[in-house]
Amino acid sequence: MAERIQITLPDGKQVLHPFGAVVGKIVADTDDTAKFRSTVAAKVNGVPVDLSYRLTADAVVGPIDVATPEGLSILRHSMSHVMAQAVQDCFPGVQVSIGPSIEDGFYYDFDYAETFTPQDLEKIEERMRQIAAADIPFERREVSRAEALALFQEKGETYKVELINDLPSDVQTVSLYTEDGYVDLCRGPHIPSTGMIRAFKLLSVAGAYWRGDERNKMLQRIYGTGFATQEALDDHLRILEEARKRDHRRLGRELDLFQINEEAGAGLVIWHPKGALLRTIIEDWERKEHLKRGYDIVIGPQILKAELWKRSGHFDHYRDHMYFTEVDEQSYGIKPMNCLAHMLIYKSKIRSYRDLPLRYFELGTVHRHEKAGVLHGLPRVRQFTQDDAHILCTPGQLNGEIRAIADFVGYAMGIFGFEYEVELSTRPEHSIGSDEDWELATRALEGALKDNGMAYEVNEGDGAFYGPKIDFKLKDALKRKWQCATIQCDFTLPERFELSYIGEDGEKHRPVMLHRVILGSIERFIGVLIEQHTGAFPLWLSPVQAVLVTVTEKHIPWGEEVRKRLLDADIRVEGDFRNEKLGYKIREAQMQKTPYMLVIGDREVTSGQVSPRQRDGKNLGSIDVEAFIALVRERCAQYR
RNA sequence: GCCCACGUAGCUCAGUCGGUAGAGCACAUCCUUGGUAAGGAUGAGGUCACCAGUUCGAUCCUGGUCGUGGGCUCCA
Repeated sequence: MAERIQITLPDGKQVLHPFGAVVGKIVADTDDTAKFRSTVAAKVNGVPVDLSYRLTADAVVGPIDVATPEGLSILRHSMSHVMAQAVQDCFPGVQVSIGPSIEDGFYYDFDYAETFTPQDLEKIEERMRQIAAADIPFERREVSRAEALALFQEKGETYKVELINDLPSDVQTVSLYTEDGYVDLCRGPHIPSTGMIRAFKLLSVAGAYWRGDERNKMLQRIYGTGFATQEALDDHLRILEEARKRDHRRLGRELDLFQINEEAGAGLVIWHPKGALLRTIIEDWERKEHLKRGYDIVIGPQILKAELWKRSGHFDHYRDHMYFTEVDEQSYGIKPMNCLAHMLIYKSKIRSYRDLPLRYFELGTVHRHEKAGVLHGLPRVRQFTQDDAHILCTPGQLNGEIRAIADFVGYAMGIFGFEYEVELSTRPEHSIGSDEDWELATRALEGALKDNGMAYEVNEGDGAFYGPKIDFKLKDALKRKWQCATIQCDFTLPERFELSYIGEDGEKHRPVMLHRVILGSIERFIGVLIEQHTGAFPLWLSPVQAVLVTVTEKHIPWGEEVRKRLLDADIRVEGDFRNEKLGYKIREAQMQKTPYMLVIGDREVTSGQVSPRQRDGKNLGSIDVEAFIALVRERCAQYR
């Protein structure tokens, strides 16, 4: 065995160290002390290890700093361990299960007869602070599988026992981490000692199924967040507060856009005048853009005979999400999707290859029986309207159609100001159709993405029951992802409904069907849009584009005249001619996030002009009414 | 559907250790005619989510229902 080993440092420098040298010491030697204090772990040949790791061979070695995403994740993981220790200290008899770091912090799932209260969280936090102050080292130990099993069996930790038993059979040893007598099964690495834990906060307690399976027992999950510094933690908590302020449910009420009423029913949106107007503006935009791209606008019925849903496969695969009703002793299904009527339109006459592709677009209102617990504001409701289309084409046209849809999505996201990510979802467990068709459909989607040069990730088993799909997840201002657009490739429904076209060869052929939405659910999209803009919609989308504010009642006649001229120019304007002070009216318009407030007083009446004030506080001075109309038109034409 | 918490005026929230409730904003009326984020006075508003039970008496305690919030599972 070699006496000395050769270590390659991040800067490429090579140094010799004794066999068994501690990696933390090597990293510390190469760095200045101040920087080393923020080193949470090290990398050896690219693999993260504890700073206490001993090197037994030549290796490339570098530090992992807490300022990196990887380092922060290690710190948070260690925080979750300390939380588990604190919980067991405070509540004897608690069983631990798993506790990883997540995007914004960490959690740990516990099994305990009592339920944790917010007061308990404070108690646990306090104990965590004590553990952190004691600066207890995290000690790693590798033991045999049998030894670990015995240890956790003795401790009564049945979840850990299950985890060890479920390890692949070729795993012979497992690693344990001990801090101050608390032992946890963990792959690691961890921070060197609890003293590095300075800034954290426990946020909430929630239920979570063991191993994420709803057939399993529900555990209690405690969520926390943590950062390297108090400043970073404070920043994060501020962002959470910001998110609450721009919550679309709050803004929806404040801006008088919509309500979801208990008496009417859960998950059912009631659009108020301003919300309905916003929605109408979006829908008008949709119709225009679809007609431009060769789509036909169609409209199907809300209910269709149950027999038809049986034929399509919805009855077998989607029944739990459907509502049914009876008419003249005949069972009808309320549509959860729009495709059936579109197929009937296709089938209404004999189609030639010359007719294809046919693109049927419908702002289709659908009903889905979502479980009570999943409903959430506008994004998750029971009745919603999709900007839905079904494209029937030849297999040869598939690629071009998919690429055109992907371009459409990109255009739309640009107009509305969103970034997005692309995912390809493949065949799920419960599905219909042949293997060959699934293969063909998946390849068609993937090929189009590649031809468009779009980056995407693959989501195995996440497709619809009738076909694979491309999902576009848009990212809002708070970096949260929402599924909106989707393209689904379907060979099965055309088969089940015996759709056909006459080809060049005079023979019958089967068309392919694409299901696709651009914004997805209009309800969800508006919810995300509200939060994206904090309710301050771009001018072209604002339900009220301008408010006329008169200084005194003697200015009302000119106000009425201006209102008439703006309405004639298709500008959405309201007159605030109330007997209130100007400042008061400005404030109200400001809180309603109205893009323009047009002040009308003696000066404007005399000059026959208006004085626009933008919602950012800027005054544009006195300008002619025609000049204001031109300004609004120009901005709207640019979707600003 | 599951776990936990919550449900008081249009909104944000107090409050009642069980004796049917209050503030601010909003709303109405009056005064004020005021130039870019709140002028003043007065007033009206609540079966304390709903249904049972316990109690002399329930908004408060217990149970159920509905709904909301945070999660899990699911999903446009």
